[in-house]
Amino acid sequence: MSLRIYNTLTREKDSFEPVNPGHVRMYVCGPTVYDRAHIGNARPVVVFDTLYRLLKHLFPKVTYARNITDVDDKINQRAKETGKDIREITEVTAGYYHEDMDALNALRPDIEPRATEHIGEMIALAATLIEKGHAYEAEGHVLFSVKTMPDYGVLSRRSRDEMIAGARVEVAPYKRDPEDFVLWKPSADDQPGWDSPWGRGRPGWHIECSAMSYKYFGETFDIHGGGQDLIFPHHENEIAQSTCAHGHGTFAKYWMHNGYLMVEGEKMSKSLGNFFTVKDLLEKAPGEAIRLCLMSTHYHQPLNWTDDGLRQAKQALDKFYTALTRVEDIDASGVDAAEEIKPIINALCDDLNAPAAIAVMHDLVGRLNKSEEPSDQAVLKAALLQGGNLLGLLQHSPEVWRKGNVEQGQGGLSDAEIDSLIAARNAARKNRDFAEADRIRDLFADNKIVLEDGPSGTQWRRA
RNA sequence: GGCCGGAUGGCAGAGUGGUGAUGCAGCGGAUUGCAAAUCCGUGUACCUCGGUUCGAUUCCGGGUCCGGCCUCCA
Repeated sequence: MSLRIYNTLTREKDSFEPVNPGHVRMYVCGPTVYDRAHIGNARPVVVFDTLYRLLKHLFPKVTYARNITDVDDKINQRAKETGKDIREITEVTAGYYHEDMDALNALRPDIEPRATEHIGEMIALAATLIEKGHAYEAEGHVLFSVKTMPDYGVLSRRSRDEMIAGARVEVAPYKRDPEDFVLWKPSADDQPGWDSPWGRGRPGWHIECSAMSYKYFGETFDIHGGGQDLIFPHHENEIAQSTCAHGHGTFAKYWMHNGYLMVEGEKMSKSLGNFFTVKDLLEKAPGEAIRLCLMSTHYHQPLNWTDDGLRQAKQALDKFYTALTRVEDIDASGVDAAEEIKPIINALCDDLNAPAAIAVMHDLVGRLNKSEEPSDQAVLKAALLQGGNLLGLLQHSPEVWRKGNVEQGQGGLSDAEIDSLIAARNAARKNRDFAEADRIRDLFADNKIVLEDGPSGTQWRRA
């Protein structure tokens, strides 16, 4: 089975042929660490984590790089507002980011370069661009000269004329042409800055990804990803910087962009009161449910975030884990389930069609629930777990999931109290004292605990 | 104004030139002391108008509506 991915560069589903089949390299734009990640930030993380998992399944070696932008005017502003040290803000926020993304079962990238640790590389890149006539210095700024690059606009499919005509921001006086963008800018004394051939200053935003991807991946690599909002100007400018600096027509071979996230049908914004951080949502649902919800819509489509969608994702996972509980004694380790997970891999290979892959998971669960033969159960259980690993789902033990110990904490009745109440209820049932049995069950319901009576005894889970 | 996406059953959401995924909700049944969980059965969906075709939700064109981007904003 071969991987096909929608390439923003060609606007077509291209078959994926790595630059070096022995080593696939993927770079994804990471967070600017000035505040907690919101649910819109989480979407690309989950999308590219799923791709990373698939690539690791398909290729012998995969390196995934995702930067941390820790020099940025938003950070400076946050420092000014709070009186906190910039370094403290970026460190704490990066830590939150890791916590939140870990909760979504996102694997950490292999490389997580920080902008502030690559200032030298950025200065070198800007200097090369000046040397090659693609950039110029003006009043302490270094600007990229867009007109020196005939191909500018290949990714976003914009012409220079359009960009100039559409420009609605006042053009800075030091720019030769209105479409030129900043590679380096001067810093005031109270702003973070580094010494450079153009005086003390700091890098523009776009140059960091060009400099860091070059350092770790060289001139050409396989996949560059991010949100659709990054296509222009960020990724367009990365292409300009990198290809002009290296005199090489190909920078990233495949560009992948995930669609936007809406909340209850509207754009997410603080003023509309529909702005959620991942942390907020983790109070309401386990991270895995948030992840499944994000994966339920194809990555290329706009995603409408709703409470009902999150509820449904949680419910689907409850069903999966309940099915696994029933076959807890079946040993699925080392069982060959290749045939059963093939449809999942095929779905993911078709431009990461996660919704179709999830449908296969539902089919597996249905068949597992019906199966009687231990050998069938072992294969189906193995398929479910292996499919879960590919999708970043079913990463908890069924016991832990069902008993509500995933991120939510417990509260209410302790496990020991629950066990003794269940024993009391079963004694009452045996004596056909159903009023007492139902009273105990109502008590459980009040504590958001659901009982499931089966032939082999009573199971419980937290709703 | 320019450019780019999208429009599928009550809801969410894949996919396809002709035997109409999947999930949730609903309805009927099995099971259960009653439930829960699970299983079985059940739904004449593809914005509109033209065109191509033996046949279009799927391809092409017009329209309507929705969303996004347009230089430092995920």
